[in-house]
Amino acid sequence: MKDTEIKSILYEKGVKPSFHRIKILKYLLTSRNHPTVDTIHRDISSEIPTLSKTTVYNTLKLLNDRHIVKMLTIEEKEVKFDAAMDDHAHLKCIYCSQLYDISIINPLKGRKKIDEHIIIDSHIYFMGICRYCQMK
Amino acid sequence: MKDTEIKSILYEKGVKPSFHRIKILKYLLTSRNHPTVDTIHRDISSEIPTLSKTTVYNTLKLLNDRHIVKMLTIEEKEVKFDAAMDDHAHLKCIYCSQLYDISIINPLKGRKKIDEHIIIDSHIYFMGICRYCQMK
DNA sequence: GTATCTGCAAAACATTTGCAATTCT
DNA sequence: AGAATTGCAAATGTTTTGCAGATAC
Repeated sequence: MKDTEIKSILYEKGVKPSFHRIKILKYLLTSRNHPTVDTIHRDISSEIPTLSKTTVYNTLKLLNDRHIVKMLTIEEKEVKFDAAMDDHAHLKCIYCSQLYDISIINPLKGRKKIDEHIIIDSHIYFMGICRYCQMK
Repeated sequence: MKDTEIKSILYEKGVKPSFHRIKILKYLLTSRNHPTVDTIHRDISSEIPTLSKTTVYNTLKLLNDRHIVKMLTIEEKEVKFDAAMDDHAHLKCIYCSQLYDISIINPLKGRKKIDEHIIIDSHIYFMGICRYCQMK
């Protein structure tokens, strides 16, 4: 994935594409494994040793506000992140605690109102035993 | 709601019904408004001034493990709790941050497996604008 | 009398904040 | 220069932990 692609995504959403922002978004778009702030920081640090955690926090907050990434707060206190590209559900394994993407079509997609509340977004998550832990 | 009822719920799930546990579960069953640990502690403290937060944490962890209550970690760091009585979704209002129960039938209920993962539980939540904030 | 339950204080940990330093145009 | 971005260090707030004391059976 080229930096120019990342830049245009950021421009499109009105975010100035600074060096750090490009790196962080690129990381999220390429390694799609629901990293935590800490993971993101640690992994990018090897490339940019001066990167501070504050910047990671700032950037993720910004990207989340502009709907470029999604915050996932599923059954744990540490927030995880996901590039907000397509709509999908998540499954958390009760044994290994891994988070998996589940590509089911959200059956509630498109609903605009429920009980007089306006629906903006919806999220489905599952708890279960992942395919790998079943074999252990 | 009588204490004897609460007791039998706890016995049924193999939890010894101590005085504090009964009070905490009773609180969750009667005031169904997704309280935080802090709220639970504050509210019950008026009745039991000696109640410590540690006990509230311990009890909620125990009740959650035995599937008597549910932990809700929806878009915020402070965990909220819900008596695990019936199946329902939740909506978080982006303006007032309130959490509302949404009584839709979970269309994914009953699915046992997805992508080879065993499904134990599923949860749906919405983000939106609640009926009250729309009028402001 | 031994298990379990409870409570206090400290520790751990993620996140936020204030402000100074840096960078970019 | 001026505005935005970044980084450090301290503060905040929730949750966990270790251990001692209390309680229950």
